Amino acid sequence: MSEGDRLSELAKRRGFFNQTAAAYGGVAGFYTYGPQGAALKDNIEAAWRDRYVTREGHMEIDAPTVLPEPVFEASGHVETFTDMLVECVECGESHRADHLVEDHPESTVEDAEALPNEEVGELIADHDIDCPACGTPLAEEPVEDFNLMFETNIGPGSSSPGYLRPETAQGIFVDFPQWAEYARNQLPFGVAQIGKAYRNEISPRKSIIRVREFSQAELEHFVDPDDEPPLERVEDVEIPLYSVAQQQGEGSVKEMTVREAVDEGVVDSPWLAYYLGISKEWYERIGVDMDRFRYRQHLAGELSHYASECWDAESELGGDWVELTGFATRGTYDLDKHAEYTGEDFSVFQQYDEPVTVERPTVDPEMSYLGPEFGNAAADIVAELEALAERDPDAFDAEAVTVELDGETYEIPTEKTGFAVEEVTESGEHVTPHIIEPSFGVGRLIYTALAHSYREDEIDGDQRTRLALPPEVAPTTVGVFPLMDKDGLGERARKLASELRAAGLEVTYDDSGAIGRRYRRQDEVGTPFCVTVDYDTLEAETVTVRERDSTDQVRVPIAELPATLSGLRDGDITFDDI
RNA sequence: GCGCGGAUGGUCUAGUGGUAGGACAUGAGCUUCCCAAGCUCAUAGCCCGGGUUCAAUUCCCGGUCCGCGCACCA
Repeated sequence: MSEGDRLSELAKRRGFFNQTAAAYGGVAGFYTYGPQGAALKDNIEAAWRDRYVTREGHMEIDAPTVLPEPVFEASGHVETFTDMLVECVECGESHRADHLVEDHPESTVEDAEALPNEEVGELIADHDIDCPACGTPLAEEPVEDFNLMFETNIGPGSSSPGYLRPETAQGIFVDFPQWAEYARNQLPFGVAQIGKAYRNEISPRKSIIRVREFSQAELEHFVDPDDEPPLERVEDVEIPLYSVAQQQGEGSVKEMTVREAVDEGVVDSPWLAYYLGISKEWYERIGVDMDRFRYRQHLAGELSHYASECWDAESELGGDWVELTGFATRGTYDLDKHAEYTGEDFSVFQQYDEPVTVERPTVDPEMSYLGPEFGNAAADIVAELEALAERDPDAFDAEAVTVELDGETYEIPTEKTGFAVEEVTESGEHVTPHIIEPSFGVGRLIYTALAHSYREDEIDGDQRTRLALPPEVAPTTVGVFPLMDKDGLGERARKLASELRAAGLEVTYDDSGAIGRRYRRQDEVGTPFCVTVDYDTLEAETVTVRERDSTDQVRVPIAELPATLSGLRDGDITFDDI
């Protein structure tokens, strides 16, 4: 069995995740997290929130999953988040129109997706391309877009179309003016969101790695282009970089510190470097194996339309590299687009440290002259004069100013333009923030944490399966067992379990079968610690605490147990400290 | 979406034109003083639809889902 098969089997059997609605035949690309999986997901999201929101001082919001169509017209998703399809009338098969054209032997087109649909349709006709399935000519068939967004209607009727968001980010961008106001217009600030996103994938694959509904944890960090990240906090962190140069050259990953990566220009944006640094430590914290991890830079052709630089955090799963996180510089693209489509202000007024006085050339044309002289053209001439004053104030040194409009040349006496150079005091400027975006796929983090912590080893000659999950993210922190369910041990153990729950610990109680079987059960779901109530407990109020990975045991007084276990979970102490 | 392969209790599987057997797991009980022991009993299964047939879990067709390769992955 492959790694993926073993993991899927364990996931289903132990309640991490399973295919949704299997009783109805299942539906591709949808998975349900069971009790263990939901708990693991909660813990990973909490660790993310702790690192990327709380400790960075960012804010977290929660936007709707449905947004009206105009939002995605602005973001470009309606237009570009599509595949080109052509449908055969004869057999009903749909084909990728751009690929039919590219694959045709006589075709010289290499990137048909970049062409308009009509043009691709013409190419299909020109080359007499037939349906690959049944051979019917496709020349007459229209080339249509298949949009990967799920479409819906807001309210009754179809007058108000909407889409399920394909990324949580747009929910942050559309209300940017609100967040800027909340941040008292002080850049930089970050807005984070953990939530569901939806993509109607043509072909969902590989368990929960590619699904149609998934959780994202996204941070949109809005920065002034002049802002610098606090690089010193992570400058010594070693990060495995697989740059474009390395991908096209030796093909090997290069370890370097965050500082080196910036100084040597391997990572262009210091902000991205900063997030690569803190994220490497975070991945380790939730159980990603650093020997199966790398940061890979996007090649030029991979970059999305809005990004100038992008690095993916990738984990190795069953021999494949899978994207966990995209770290992208989105520039001002999204805010510009939403500003353009709404007419609202998506910028921030940045006050200078000190007001600056600048000389600004202005014009104040004498309309009583221009009007009669130039008639209909007068208004356009004024606009041109204003532009000229800003562009080339020296032009006003002469006796007359010449402007060209629609091929006509007009000469205006300089004295009629009201040209002057004014001293203006500016206290700041409007800045459209640049966006630094780390975008995490939660399901892939969960899958990686499981795959990378999966172990098969031997205890006293017996094989066991365990998940070496970090205690912080393990679904259950402690299993509580009576050594046997008699002589009052069960009662004492049940009481202890509820005491530990009251102390805020995630506890499982189990009294079935032999003690070893119960340990193995907890090993298999990654429970890091098990507490056993035995006969000595009744005498001395102590229990044994058993550690998952080493199977070592120590005796601990019950009175100290809540603090000890909390400390172990939170990483304040290690098992050896007890 | 294309091609290839697959689908039998919760899991892993055997097998069959006459409705299915095992292992593990699970539950009850016995046993058991710290790592999947043993014994007894119990629960539980042929993906869906159509066709062929007296009879289909089995053969054929279609679908759904899963895996792999291709494509896709803003």
